[in-house]
Amino acid sequence: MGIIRKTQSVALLLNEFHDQTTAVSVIELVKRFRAKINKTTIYRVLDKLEDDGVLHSFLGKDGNKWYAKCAGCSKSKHTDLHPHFECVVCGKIDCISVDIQLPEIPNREITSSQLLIQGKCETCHR
Amino acid sequence: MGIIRKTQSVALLLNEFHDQTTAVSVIELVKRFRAKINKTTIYRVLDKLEDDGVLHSFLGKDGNKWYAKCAGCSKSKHTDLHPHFECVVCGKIDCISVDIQLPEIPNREITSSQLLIQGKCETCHR
DNA sequence: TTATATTTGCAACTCAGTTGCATTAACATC
DNA sequence: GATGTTAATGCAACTGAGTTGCAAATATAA
Ligand SMILES: [Zn+2]
Ligand SMILES: [Zn+2]
Ligand SMILES: [Zn+2]
Ligand SMILES: [Zn+2]
Repeated sequence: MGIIRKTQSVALLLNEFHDQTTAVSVIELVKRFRAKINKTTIYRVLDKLEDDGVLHSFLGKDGNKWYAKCAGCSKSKHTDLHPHFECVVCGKIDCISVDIQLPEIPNREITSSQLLIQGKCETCHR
Repeated sequence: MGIIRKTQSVALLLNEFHDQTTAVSVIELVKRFRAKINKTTIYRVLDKLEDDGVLHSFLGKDGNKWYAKCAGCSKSKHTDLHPHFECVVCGKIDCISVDIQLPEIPNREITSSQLLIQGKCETCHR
């Protein structure tokens, strides 16, 4: 079930997602809003925003949860399927808006997938 | 640092990896060996076997750790890079030995990647 | 057999994420 | 603007996978 009331927590959290490509970890959000929003609320609001097709979530290399803005998703379905790039130097994760080529797997019906790529980002590259 | 002594724990655990394609979760191994091996030992032995290039690990959709046999890896490097297929019905995970096509990402240096695919396996398909 | 270093078990811990419940606040209606 | 309803929030306690420190056990070499 998604968001029904436009509360302060929702406004504050949404404001942290500036563009379509930069992901933010829940751990980071809990830290940032330590004084303003309870961590339970943060988890619940993010979960609802994902239900609404406003944000999408995925797990980083360490298994922690990250969120990023969706592009063109709705309550009914998340159409925004793309890989994520995690910088091994600075730790940030970006959405990479390219189509990924899934392999053919005989006798299996694919419903979803996640591709997480590690490496050095544009900033940490040189 | 890898395995140095061939202990009973190592033998028991290795014996759980029957073929090159079936992965086993650590949670499952801890359950199976509840009476015989301490969970700390299980985590440590698996970690060493990965260092040795005998097993490789990855995270399932829920972020829990899974291990599977390597094919042609060594202490010095894990060359066995492949996607994993997680059945949404029965929960098992298989190694899929196909080459994956990573997207071109400008200005970024890729060092590693993980592709996890969900769907219905051969058994749960129909 | 003895010495030595690795491995194991145990208990306690860490920490991301969850749950139940009482309180607060958004919002519709008057 | 005041009031009532119900979603949303805060809090504290919990869950469970994975980790740590240390003393006891065991594999291996001498
Ligand atoms: Zn970077
Ligand atoms: Zn994304
Ligand atoms: Zn299945
Ligand atoms: Zn594998």
